[in-house]
Amino acid sequence: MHHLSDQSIDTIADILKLLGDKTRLTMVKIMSEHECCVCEFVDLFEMSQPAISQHLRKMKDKGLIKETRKGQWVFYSLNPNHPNYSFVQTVIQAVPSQQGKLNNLKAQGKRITCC
Amino acid sequence: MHHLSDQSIDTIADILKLLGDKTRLTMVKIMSEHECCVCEFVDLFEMSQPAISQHLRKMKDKGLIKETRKGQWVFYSLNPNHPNYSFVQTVIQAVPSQQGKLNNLKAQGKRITCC
DNA sequence: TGACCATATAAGTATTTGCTTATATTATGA
DNA sequence: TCATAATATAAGCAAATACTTATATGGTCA
Repeated sequence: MHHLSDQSIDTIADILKLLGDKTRLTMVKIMSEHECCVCEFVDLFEMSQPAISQHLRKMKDKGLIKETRKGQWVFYSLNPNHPNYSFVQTVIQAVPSQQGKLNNLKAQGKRITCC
Repeated sequence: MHHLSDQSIDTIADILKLLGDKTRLTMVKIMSEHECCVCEFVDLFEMSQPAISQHLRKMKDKGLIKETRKGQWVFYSLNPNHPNYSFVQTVIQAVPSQQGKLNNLKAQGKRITCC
């Protein structure tokens, strides 16, 4: 007797747990709109750099996001190869756009556009 | 300056946090398929009755589910009047059916069908 | 090479979470 | 009315979580 469906409800619960944190949910929404680097997140949230790194690591460990080095920065974005990528997208469609936050950053000249 | 979108991302994060627990996610999926009473959940999960009650209370407190007394039992079901009801439905569509668990209960004669 | 960024990791801590057992509440039915 | 069954609440606890500060790592560039 195997438990395919149990495995998959576990996976979904894991994803929802990751997204069930306001900081991570916002980060994921932002990443769904734009690639983003760690220091931008640090500027966006009133939170220390290690706290941001730890959130990103949790999501990367579960394969939800991927990283790309560009010069001295590490950019994070949604991982389109995640087995539940389309589910993740469905969920974050319900989240209001966070474009405004990025625009604020840009207005402050803090948006990183290295490439 | 107001933060309408912040309020709504909070709400969504709250819902996802509730659903990000395997027990609750399974319960919600079951409730989306059938009304269910507390003692059935107790039989379905290897967990004490208070633990089940506490999960249900959390979800009821957030308006995700509603209760109906029927005789000596309290039945719980999804609350279609929740402002994010359709979002919740979208999410749990991705969860595999838990009908099998209910069928097992029925086979054991433990399914409550009072009315 | 060496100083300086950006990022990651380590270690510690307060809070939250998800259970447990014990007890209260409430409805039913002999 | 009283015993019983179903459910809720209270209190306590171990584990998980989300942060903090301190420190390590690793790339860039003068």
